[in-house]
Amino acid sequence: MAEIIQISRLQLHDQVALRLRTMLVEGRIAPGAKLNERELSEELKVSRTPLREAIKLLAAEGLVDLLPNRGAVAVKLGEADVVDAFEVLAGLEGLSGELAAQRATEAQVAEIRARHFEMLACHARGDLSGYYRLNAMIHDAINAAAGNPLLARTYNAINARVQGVRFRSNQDTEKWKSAVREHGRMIDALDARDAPALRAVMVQHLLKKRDTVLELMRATA
Amino acid sequence: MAEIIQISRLQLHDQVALRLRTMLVEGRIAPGAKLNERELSEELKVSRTPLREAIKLLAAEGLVDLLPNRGAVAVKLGEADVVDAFEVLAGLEGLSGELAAQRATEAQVAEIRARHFEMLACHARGDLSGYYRLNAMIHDAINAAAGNPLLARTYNAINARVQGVRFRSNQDTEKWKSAVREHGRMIDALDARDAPALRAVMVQHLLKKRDTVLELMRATA
DNA sequence: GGGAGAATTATTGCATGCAAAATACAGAAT
DNA sequence: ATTCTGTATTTTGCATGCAATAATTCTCCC
Repeated sequence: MAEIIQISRLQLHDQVALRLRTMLVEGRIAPGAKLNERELSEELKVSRTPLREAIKLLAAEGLVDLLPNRGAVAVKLGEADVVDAFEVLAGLEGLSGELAAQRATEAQVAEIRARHFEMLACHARGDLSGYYRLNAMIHDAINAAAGNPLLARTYNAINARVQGVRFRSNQDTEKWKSAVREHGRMIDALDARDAPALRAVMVQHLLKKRDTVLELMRATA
Repeated sequence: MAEIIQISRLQLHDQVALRLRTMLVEGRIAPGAKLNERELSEELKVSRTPLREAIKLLAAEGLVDLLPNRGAVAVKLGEADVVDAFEVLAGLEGLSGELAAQRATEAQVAEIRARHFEMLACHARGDLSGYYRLNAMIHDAINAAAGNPLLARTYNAINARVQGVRFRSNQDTEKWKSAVREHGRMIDALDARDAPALRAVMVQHLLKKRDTVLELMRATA
C-alpha cells in the first residue's frame, strides 16, 4: 500500500525522468536524436519546467548530452564508451561480490540461490526475457547483500548507460550456456564465502558480457 | 582564452550548481540545513528556475536530499555513509591505480613523479594546504593515466560527498608522515608498472584516510 | 544553378505567476 | 499546561511568458 502511495506521490519531474529513461534505454528515442522540449512536453502532457528538470537529471546520469543553448541529445555510445563503462562496472561488481561473500546473511544467500535455480529454469525453457529479469534480480540481491547502498546506487547509475546495448545483445546459445555456468560458479563462491573467488568470477562475467556487446556493436555498425 | 570563454559561457544553472557545491563542501551551508529557494535565489541573484535545476543536480550527486514538497536539505553524513563512500572510493581508486600502472605513458609517470616531489616539499615545509592541492593533482593525474574518463568522473562525484569531512580532518604529524610514505610506495609501484601493488597501496591509503576521518567524526561528535 | 547574407521562424534559457502543499500560529477544549 | 484544531503564512511545484540564441528560409547577386 505504502508503495502505491509513494508511486502516485512521485513528483512530476521524477515521473517524467522515469518515462524518458525507459524511452532512452529501450531505444524509443534513438541514440543521437534531439530531445525537443515542446514536442516532449506535449507528448508527456507536462509543462516544460518539470521536463527540463528531468532532462537535467538524465544528463547527470549520462543518458543524454546537454549542448548549451541547443538542448539535449540522446547519447550515442561509441566502443570506447562501452569499454569504459564495463571497466567501471566490473570494478564495482567485483567489489560488490567481495563484500557480499563476507557479509551476506544465510537468508540472503538462500534467496540468491533460489533465484539462481529459477534462472536455470528460464534457461532450460529458453525464456530469455525471464532469464534477464532473474539475472537482474540476482545482481540486485548481491548488491543488497554487499550492504553498501552507495555502491548499489553507483552501479545502477552506470549500468543504466549500457542497459540499452546490453539488452539488445541477445547472446547465442553457446554464450548463454557459458554465462549460466559462470553464474553457477558465483553461487559456489558465495556458498563457500570465498570473497576473492566471487570477485574474480563476477569481474570475468562482466568482461565477457562486454565482449558480447562489442561484437554486436561491430556487427550492426 | 577558450577556457575563459567557456567559463563565461557556463549556463546559469551550472554556475549556481558550482557555487552551491563549494558552499556545501566548505560547510558554508551546514549539514542538515534547509535550502530555502527564495533566500538562495536572492543571495545568488538568480531566479528560482535555474536554482531549482542546480539543486536537482546536486541531489543526483548526493550532496543534498530532496524531500517531496519540502525542498532540499544538505546531507548530513553519518558514520555509515562515510564508511560506504570510502569503500566505493577505495574500489575505484584501486581500479584506477591498476589501470594507470598498465597504461600510463612515460611522460605521465614523469609528471606524477614531479608532482610527488613537489608534494614532499610541501610536507617538509609543513604546508598543509599546498600538500592537499598537490595530493589532489596527483590523484587526478593517476585517474587521467588510467585512461577511463567515466571512472574519473565517477570517482570525483563520490569524492565530492566526503570532500567536506576529508578536508576538515587535518591529520596529526605521525599520520601525515605515514601518508607521505604510502605515496612514496605508490610512485615506486607506478615506476615498476606493478599494477597489483599500485592497487593495493591505493586501497590501503584510502582505508587509512577513512579511519582518520572516522576518528575525527567521533571526536567532534 | 549555386552560394552569401538577411529576415523569419523555432527553440532554448530564464523569470515570473499561480495553485497546492506544508509550516507556523492562535485559540479553545481537555 | 498541553494538545488539538482551524486559519494564516510561507514555501514548494508546476505552468506560462518573454528575451536571447540558434536554425531555417528566402532573397539577391554572381
